[in-house]
Amino acid sequence: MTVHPLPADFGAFPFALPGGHPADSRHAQPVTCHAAGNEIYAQGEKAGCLYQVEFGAVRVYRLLSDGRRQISAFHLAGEVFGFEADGTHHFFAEAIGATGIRTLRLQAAADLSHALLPLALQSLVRAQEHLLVLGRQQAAERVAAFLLDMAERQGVLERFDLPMSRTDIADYLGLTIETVSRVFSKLREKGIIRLHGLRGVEIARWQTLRDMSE
Amino acid sequence: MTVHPLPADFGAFPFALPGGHPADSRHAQPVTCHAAGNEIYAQGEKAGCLYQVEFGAVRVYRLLSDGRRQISAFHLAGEVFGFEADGTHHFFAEAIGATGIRTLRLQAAADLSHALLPLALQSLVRAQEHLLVLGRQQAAERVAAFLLDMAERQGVLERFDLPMSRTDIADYLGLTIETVSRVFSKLREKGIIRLHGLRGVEIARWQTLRDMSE
DNA sequence: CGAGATTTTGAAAAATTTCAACATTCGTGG
DNA sequence: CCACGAATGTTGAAATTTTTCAAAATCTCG
Repeated sequence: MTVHPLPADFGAFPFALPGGHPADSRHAQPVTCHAAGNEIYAQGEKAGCLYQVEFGAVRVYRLLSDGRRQISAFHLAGEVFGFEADGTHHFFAEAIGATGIRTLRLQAAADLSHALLPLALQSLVRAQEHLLVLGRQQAAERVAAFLLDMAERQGVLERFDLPMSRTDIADYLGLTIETVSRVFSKLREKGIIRLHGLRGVEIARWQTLRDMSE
Repeated sequence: MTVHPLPADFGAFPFALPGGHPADSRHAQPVTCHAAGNEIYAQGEKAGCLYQVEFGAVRVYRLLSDGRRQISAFHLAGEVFGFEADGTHHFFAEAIGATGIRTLRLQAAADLSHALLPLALQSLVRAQEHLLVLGRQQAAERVAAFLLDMAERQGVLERFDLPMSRTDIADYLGLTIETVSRVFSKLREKGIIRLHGLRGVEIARWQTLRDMSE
C-alpha cells in the first residue's frame, strides 16, 4: 500500500498553524494518506511544496556515506515542513506510521510568502532547540529533553504514545539504540517515567525530568 | 571600549546576500563596531532587528542552568542573523573579535518580508547542517566537519584564521576543550592539517578531511 | 621580558559504544 | 483464540571514546 487520496475537508493550508487545527476550508489542499515507511520526498528531488501533518508523524533525515542515518526532525500533527533554500530537497522525509499529509504547491501561491515567513521561523526554532539538545554531553539529558518535547508537542498531561521506534529516537539524538533503551530503563527504575508497552509513556515526575534536561 | 559608530558606506542591508558583499548603498543602515566580547543582543530582550556581519565574527549561544554554554551558531562576514519567531531573543549574540555589524530595523521595512524569507531559510539550512554535525558520534568527525565548514565559508584555498578560541569550538561542537585540542593535535600529527600559531589553520589534505566528516 | 590567559598533554575515571544473548511485542495464520 | 515467528527492544560485559583533573607548555600583550 502506498498512497490514498482522502475525502479531505480538513481545512486550508496557509491558515493552519503548527500545533493547532486548520480552521478554514476555502482553499482546501489535497491530502494524502501514507502508510508506515512511505516516502514523502527524497534527497535530491526538486522541492516545490510544503507539507502539513494532518495525523500521524513524519521523520526527516539524511543518510551518511557509512550507512548511518541522522534524523534532523520529527513532525507531528499540525506541523509544517519541507522548507528548502534552493529548490532542492537535501533530506528524505517519510511517514513513521499511518500519516495524513496536506500538500501546498508553492508556485500556485506566490503571494503568500508573508504567511510563509512565520512558518519558516518556526522550523528554525525547532532546529535550534534540537541543536541545543544534541549539544548536551550526557545521554540522559538528551532523552529527558526528547520526552518532554514529545509530551509538550502532543499537549499531553499524562500518558501519551511515542509514534517512533527506539531506533528512530537514537538516530534523532545521536545515540545508539542500546543507550536509549538503557536510559529509558533507568528513568523507569527511578520512577520518573512509566512505560506502557513499547510506545506508551507516562511522565510521573515532570520537574525531575526538566531538571535533568536543564 | 564598547561600541563605535562607523562612517559606513558598506551598502544596503536587504540587498546583501550571505557570503557576498553588499552591492547597493541607497538604503544604507547604521553600522557599529564591536570589541571582542561585546554583546549584540541578550536572551530575553525584545527582538526587532536583523544583523549582518560586515567584518569579524559573532557567536550566538545559550547558557544552561549549570553554567555550560552551547553555541548554536557562528556568523562570519556577509552573513545575516537575529531571526526570531516571536519577537523575543532566545539566545545571546556577541562579537568574537573586533566586529562590524550592520543593523536593519524591521518595523521600518515591513514590505520586505519577501526578501527576508530566503535569508531565514539560509539560517535554517545552517542550523540543519550543524545539527547533522552534532549528531556524529565521533569527536574527530565533528572537528573535521567544522574545519571544512570554516574554510568553505571563508572561501579559502589554503591558509586561514579561526576567529574563535578552542573553548568556543568546544561549546559549538558539544565537546570539551581538551578533546578539541587532542583532535587538532592528532590531525596535525597525521599531516592532514597544519597549524600556524593558535588561530592559523591550513588544510593539507582536503579529501581526507572530507572523508572523515562524511 | 614577564605575567596572565590560553592551549596542550598525561593519566585516571566515567560514559558510551560494540558485540552478543535474551526478552518482549505484534501481526498473522492456523 | 492461541501459537508461532519475525521484528523490536532490553540487558550484560568488554572495548573504546570522551571527560575530568592536574600539570606543563605556549602564546599574547603590555
